Amino acid sequence: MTGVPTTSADDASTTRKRPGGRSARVGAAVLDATLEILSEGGLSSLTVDEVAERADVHKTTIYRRWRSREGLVVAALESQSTDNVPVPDTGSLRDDVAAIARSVAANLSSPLGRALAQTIVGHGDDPEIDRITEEFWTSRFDRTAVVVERAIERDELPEGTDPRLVIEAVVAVVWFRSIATRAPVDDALVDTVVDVVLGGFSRRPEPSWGSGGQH
Amino acid sequence: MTGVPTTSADDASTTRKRPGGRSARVGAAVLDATLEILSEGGLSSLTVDEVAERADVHKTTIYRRWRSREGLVVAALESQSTDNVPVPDTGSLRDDVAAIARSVAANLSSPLGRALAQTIVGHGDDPEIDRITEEFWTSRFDRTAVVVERAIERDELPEGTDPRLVIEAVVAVVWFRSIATRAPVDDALVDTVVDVVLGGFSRRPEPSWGSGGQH
Amino acid sequence: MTGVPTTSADDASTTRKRPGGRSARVGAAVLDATLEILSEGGLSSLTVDEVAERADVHKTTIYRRWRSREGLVVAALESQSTDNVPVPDTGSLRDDVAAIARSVAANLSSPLGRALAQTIVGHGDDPEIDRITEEFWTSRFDRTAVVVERAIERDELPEGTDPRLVIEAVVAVVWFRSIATRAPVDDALVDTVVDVVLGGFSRRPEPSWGSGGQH
Amino acid sequence: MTGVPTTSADDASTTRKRPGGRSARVGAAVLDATLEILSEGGLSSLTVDEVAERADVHKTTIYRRWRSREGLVVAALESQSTDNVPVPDTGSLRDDVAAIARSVAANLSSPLGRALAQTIVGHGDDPEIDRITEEFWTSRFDRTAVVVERAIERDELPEGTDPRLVIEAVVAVVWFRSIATRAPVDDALVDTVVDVVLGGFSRRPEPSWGSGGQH
DNA sequence: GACTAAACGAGACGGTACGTCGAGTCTTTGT
DNA sequence: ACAAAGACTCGACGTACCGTCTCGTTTAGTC
Repeated sequence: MTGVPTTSADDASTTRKRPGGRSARVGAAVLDATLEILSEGGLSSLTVDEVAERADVHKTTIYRRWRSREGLVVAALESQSTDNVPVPDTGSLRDDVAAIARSVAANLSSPLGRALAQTIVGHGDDPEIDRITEEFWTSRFDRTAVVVERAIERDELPEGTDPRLVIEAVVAVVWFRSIATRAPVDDALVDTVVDVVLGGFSRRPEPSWGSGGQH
Repeated sequence: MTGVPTTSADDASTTRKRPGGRSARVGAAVLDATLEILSEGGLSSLTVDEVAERADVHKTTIYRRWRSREGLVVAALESQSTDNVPVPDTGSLRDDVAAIARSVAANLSSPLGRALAQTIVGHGDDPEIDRITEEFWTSRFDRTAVVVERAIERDELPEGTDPRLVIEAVVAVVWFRSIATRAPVDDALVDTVVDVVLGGFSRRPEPSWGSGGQH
Repeated sequence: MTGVPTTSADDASTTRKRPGGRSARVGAAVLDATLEILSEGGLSSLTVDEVAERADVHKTTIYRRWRSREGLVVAALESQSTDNVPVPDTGSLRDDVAAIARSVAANLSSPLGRALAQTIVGHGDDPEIDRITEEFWTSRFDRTAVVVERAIERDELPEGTDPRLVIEAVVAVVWFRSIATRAPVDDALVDTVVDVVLGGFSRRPEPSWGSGGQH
Repeated sequence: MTGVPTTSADDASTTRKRPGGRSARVGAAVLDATLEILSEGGLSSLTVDEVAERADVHKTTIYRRWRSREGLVVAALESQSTDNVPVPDTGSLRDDVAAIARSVAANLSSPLGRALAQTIVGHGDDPEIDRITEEFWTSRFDRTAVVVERAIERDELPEGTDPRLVIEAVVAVVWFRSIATRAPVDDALVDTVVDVVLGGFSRRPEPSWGSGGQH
């Protein structure tokens, strides 16, 4: 994708944990099968039985490792989503942010991305999912925050700007369109949104504008 | 519910055929039961059998009217969500938009709101849901667009501003936080976001800023 | 078997209950399949899934009707064992009792008989099985008691003889051999046992024999 | 128990090979745990995993020693049942037989006894269980036969009486009631049965009674 | 006292069957 | 004739327990 690759220590991913162990092989096979099915038919098409079959592993084994279907999905999603966040560094805030936005858009247009979104949205009560949801976003925003920090250093944005909020405001629109509205997210939209948001932030220090006094 | 009623044919919406007919009563009971369950336990806790029981109607009857569980949910959600969109008119764009955002936030924090969100998010393939999703958003944005149009008239925003995009940019953040990130959406956040977005739009006419031309 | 048939209203057994109902057909099919499997491989070879398959009925349907595997077995066994108790009337107590004993022996040597025995023996705690166990034996002994009563009338046995005990003493040996000891139960044995037991009962009124008084 | 001890060659049985060896300790612990569980919840409540846990031994170890769950149960039952057969010698046949019957009754009313019965009854095909079943009964009847032989010597029973059959006829009723009918086996019943059976045997030499000729 | 083979510990796995849930459809029956 | 009621089909879930496999570690008996 962008020229800035992630740390990428993933080539040995399938046999990583304990190179010779059966457990490791089994675990990897299951996770792989899960991701495969997810990629093909989305979350709703995933059944534990089929994962078992594809991974050539018994169903009970899956349940021994992951408490439930959801747990499995979460684990699978987690296993592949941790490190593929590109953190661009083009020298321009706008381009960096736009790159991030486009990456998010691309992700959300894939079945895997939708599966992730559905998993997050679908379970408002499960504490486990709450936890990984938070971890997921924290990790993502923490990593991408640099882009904004660099911009502040370059004086593209006023000091004191909340880095996370900048990213969030842009990403939110992408999410919203992809997930809620289901409208296409094209480059033009991304550009526009980036302009608006960055424009908004760049003049934020002086919020003495509008009808603030009426409150 | 708007101030322009049709002449004394008010109950006709849900009970079209014959105002007191059994069909109407049954339909209403089912929809009510659906909403009730949705309010209590969210989408995942809703089963057709329980709806049938609560509505004191046989399951077959439900399936005769609505093709599937989702269809029922959609109908129920539709039946109550059409008119509760506040279209504020405070005289200030910021306040109007903030009011809309807060309303969306409130909605999304209720089980019913989450149920709607889950329904929309959870079904990327079902054309029926696609359709009502589009209708839902179109209706909502069409109605709230006035707020922006009035602002343009008042010169608070440059002419040519896309009304929908203004609302969307703000609402997206609320959605994102509520649904994706699950972070709380408080007044301060809403204010900040409104400021940023409106700030961004108010200077948008002169995009001769940054590297826009390179795209 | 013996020339004295039971009431035998069983030819229409498979479609008995309500001649046209689907439920009746399903129930009968399931029970038949159960008995079939039981006859082939005994209790341990019976799985609900296979019953479902053979009866061409879905597993859930079976579970809806009978709470568990055991319940199904009990019902099946019950459905065919109620009326096949021969109540001979040869005019001679010895022959009558011997006929009963042989019938029991024959039954216990069939897989179905063993299945019944195993079911009864295997569940010492289940109240449901307790109940049907009692019903089963009560019905059986009540019906066969006539044989003894007739003998009392014919003065073959002293008045006051407990009919059930007479039968039980003989049947017990057959059971014991078939089930516990697994020794063959041939005609000679039956004759001997019948002689002993009947001999014992015929002189029982005067128990002034042996060391009874020492108790 | 009764004053008539068994041959008592038992202390070395569980710890045979080498009195202090690990294997011996493990074996004993497993068997003890098995009996313990059997005593508490009967055969159906016994799982190999729990035996392993209680014996503080790994499941694999159990399977290394005993081929299967049944094998384990059989071994456990065998290990404790060899020697608790009382062989009374009161000087009176009736009392001796009654004592045996009561001992059997007592045994069958304990979970362990039922477990044995269930094991024997439940497996009509397993040759291994067939074998131990036979051994079990042979041993028991051989030992108790003395009682009858002594009675024959004392002229309480005619010569030529089959010792085993005498015992069997009485024990069968106890078994039948305990296991099949599940009726209580009280002293009165035992007395009655003993009377009947002994009465029957004592006059057996002249079987020229009843309808023998009709065959 | 070191050495080797047997037995054990540990942990997961394969496999069979159980019983359950909920969606959606079909059949019988009552009106 | 039609719709309510009830039972049924179908697909999946999650669980229990059995028996097995692999590998590392201990222990008992031998030289």
